Amino acid sequence: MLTIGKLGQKTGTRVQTIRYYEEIGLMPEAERTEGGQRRYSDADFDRLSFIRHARQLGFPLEAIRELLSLSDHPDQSCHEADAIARRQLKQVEQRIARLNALKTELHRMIEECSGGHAADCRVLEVLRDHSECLTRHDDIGA
Amino acid sequence: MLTIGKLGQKTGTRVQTIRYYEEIGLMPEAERTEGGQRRYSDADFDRLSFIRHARQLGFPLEAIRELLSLSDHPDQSCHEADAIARRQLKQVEQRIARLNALKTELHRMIEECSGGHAADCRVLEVLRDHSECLTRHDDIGA
DNA sequence: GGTAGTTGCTACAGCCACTGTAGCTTCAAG
DNA sequence: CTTGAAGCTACAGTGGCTGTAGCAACTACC
Repeated sequence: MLTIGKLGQKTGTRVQTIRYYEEIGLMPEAERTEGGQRRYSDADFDRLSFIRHARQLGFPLEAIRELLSLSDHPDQSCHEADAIARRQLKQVEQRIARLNALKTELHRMIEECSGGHAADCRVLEVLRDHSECLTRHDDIGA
Repeated sequence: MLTIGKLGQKTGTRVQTIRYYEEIGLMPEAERTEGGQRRYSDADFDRLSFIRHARQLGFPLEAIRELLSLSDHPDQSCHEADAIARRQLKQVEQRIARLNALKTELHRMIEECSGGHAADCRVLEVLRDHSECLTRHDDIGA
């Protein structure tokens, strides 16, 4: 049985984050000592590891909730898990594309900056006048 | 003089967002009609355009605050604006690198998924066992 | 057995950059 | 003069945590 601190160390999770996962029902309510402190089993460790790994891959908590429920029911179809992962991949690819466009624009801005006074600063000028941009980058880059 | 709605339309900004920018001091307090409604000048339009453009390039609001103040003082050095833009570029590049690693991992996970039952699902299995990953992706992908 | 220091507990505020809602007032067109 | 759109304030909610305050419990050492 692990304390919340040990569990946090073993999984690379902050103590508050573990409590937060319990609060939102992603982790089950932990067993408690007589004094009221949480104690964690190996199954809890596995579940938290799963969650953290999915987070590292960028899955939002709601997707992780679904993945966990799929993982809890091994007889169900794999199809759903696959779909969730594909959705995640798509989002990652979209973000990469957006960021690449931003990168190009920022690069151009900086390249052209002569380092003189703010009045002639290319960086500021480009920001002032959108028409100087090559790409549209309509939506906000995240 | 523009209403807040017209200004929003012209700059692609929601009305609430404009009010929010005023609240946090990014936009100046707008002039008001007798009835208390905000009215905006061309200078306000320029300033909001600048802000939105910088947001589209991913600059955080605090960086934009700095850029605006540099833009307001054309005699100051361009160096600061340049540094802010370089910082932003670096962050974008880092995010791209991270996302590329995630993309690889997700792709591999999905490729290997046979489409059978959840018990043998590669997606779930990889999430369960971090050691199956090629990359480390220690920090959470954003 | 005592005590000091670490870890744990709850409850709540704060982060970023908005977005949405409720309940009202003002404005512009017909 | 009415109607409906657009404006107003104030506040709650989003995601995924993080930080703080003020306690209680556990553990290591003497």
